[in-house]
Amino acid sequence: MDKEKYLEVYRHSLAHILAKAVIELYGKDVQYAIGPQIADGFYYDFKLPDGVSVQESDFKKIEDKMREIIKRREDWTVKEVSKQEALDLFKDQKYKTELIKDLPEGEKITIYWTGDDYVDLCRGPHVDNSQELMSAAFEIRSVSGAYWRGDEHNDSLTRIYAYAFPDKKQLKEHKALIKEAKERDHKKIGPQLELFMFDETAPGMPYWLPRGWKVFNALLDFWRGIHEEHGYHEISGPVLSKKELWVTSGHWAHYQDGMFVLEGETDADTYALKPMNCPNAIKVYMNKSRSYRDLPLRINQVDVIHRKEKSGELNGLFRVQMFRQDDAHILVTEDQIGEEIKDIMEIATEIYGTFGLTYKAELSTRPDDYMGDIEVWNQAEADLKDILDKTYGPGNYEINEGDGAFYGPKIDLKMKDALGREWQMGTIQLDFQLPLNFDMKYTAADSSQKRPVMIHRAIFGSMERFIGILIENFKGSFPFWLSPYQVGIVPIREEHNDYAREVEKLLRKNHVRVETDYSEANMKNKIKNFKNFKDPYILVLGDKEKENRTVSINLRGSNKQLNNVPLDTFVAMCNKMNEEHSLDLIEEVPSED
RNA sequence: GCCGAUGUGGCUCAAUUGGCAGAGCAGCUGAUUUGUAAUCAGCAGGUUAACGGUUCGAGUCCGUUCAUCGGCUCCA
Repeated sequence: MDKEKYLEVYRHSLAHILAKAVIELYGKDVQYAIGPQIADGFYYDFKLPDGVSVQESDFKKIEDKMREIIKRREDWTVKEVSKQEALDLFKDQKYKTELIKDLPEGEKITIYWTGDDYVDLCRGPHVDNSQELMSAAFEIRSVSGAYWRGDEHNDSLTRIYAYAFPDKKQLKEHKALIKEAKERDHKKIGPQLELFMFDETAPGMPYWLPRGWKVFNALLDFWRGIHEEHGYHEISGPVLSKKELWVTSGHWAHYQDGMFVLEGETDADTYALKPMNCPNAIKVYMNKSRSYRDLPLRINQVDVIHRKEKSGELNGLFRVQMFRQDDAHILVTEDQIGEEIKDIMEIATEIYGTFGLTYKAELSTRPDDYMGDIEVWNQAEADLKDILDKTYGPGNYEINEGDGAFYGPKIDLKMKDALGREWQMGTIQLDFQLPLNFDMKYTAADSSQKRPVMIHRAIFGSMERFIGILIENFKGSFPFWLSPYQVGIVPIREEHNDYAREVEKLLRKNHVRVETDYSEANMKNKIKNFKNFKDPYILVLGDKEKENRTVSINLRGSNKQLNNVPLDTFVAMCNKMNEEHSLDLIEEVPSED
């Protein structure tokens, strides 16, 4: 048996042991649902008897019970049964019964007995005897609520998660990895580096601190430069609009729960904070009569938007209630869709490439309740597939059939955080509905009135979430061009402050973000301070440097120094990295040629 | 919203079975003027998230609310 398969059998079998343990601990009334394996172990969902809950303090009890069961060295026996036999056998098990009922007639049903008192519905395979699990390295990790079949309208179950590995060493290594990943957590590093903060009076609404705001703006400058080249026109619109607008757009009917509403006496003075920018772009489009010659019209904006989230859903910068999307709305004719998506994908490739981030593309296609012309849908989906094939190669992206919005198909771009959790970043959505809702038009070449198609797209997704991903990806050590301060200057003694001022001024003139410690603190403390903030370059300036008009550079991430680098050479190094948006820090003085 | 956990100076953490809220770092003041990650001394900083309850006595026990974290659902 290959290693992968072995791990699967092993984790799956342990899930059965967990279920058996929970039943023995909490009684025969326990309803057991499903217990699949996951990346680092397994979980099992239970409906516990009324009044029973599993808490952290119960974990050891459950683990001990599992070990006790394993030690019984019981045989596992597999049996094939008919649908009716299965239903009889699991007649007291609500969820198993439901699962069995959903199986197609005639499909063979396998059940596994562990000892003679626990049976589970399962495709297998499993171990032959519990003895094989003796070297088991497992540990209950956490407990959480989960909905039966992932639907919040269904029963709420108790899900018990466990880590499971073939031996203790691997479990230990995995836990070390998790610990390492937590060190990258942007929620920890961000406040430490004074990038952002949260306050209880504005849950899920980040305050950007001076250092973080510099990162934010550096990112935005980069983004603006690229979009300028691709023919985008940036706008900004109202954050607050009357209910009337949201009724027209359809948000009032479909997205009201996600909006912060300012209830007034009448509809006319009821306002809502915008959860999306689309209506702004539409209003700008409709500000004057448009012709086919205006299309594609590319409107981008990074206004603040607000979305009300259910409590328990907020998560650092990854899930907030106030954020800015690097949003764009592009109005095109139907036959411009393909070309335009291609251009957007080029932008995405360029932007993500700059950060060396890996991401995954997913295509979501027409749902059953689609609106619009099926011909247009088919063509649009064909266009999207074609572009994805060309960009990533056929099969190198996922297709979620029927998962598109009712108003159009979409491409989502996803990335992973330090803990391996996937987050949606970029999105490209075709929209046949909003142009209709707002009765948008353009004059075609034959002077007939036609309706444009709208493309919603974001590359970073939200600036907030993207910066969160960047913090974790770089562990707070941003590339030079993104660093809050790029250079920290340390004058050795007060008499060197004048030269430091001179160097600072020169760097600033070259658009290098620089901070200088003119305090009376000693040099070592000044260096430590800048090191803690992960400034890429720390310049130490004393007699020698002043005399030779040079700088001595202390590099980030090491104690390596570049001594007596001529000022001009240093400025050139900084300019190069800023211009090229370099990922790596220059750590050698460039040779003169 | 659901399940579980957490909340003590700006930060990191102490406080025995309920018994005087403490330390280091950061801050301020003074001394020191230093060549690559912590000089020395002093001072100040608290309604222990908020509210309520039990108790002679609550950071500690109970309840409610808020916020945050790990999941579920939803999502950029």
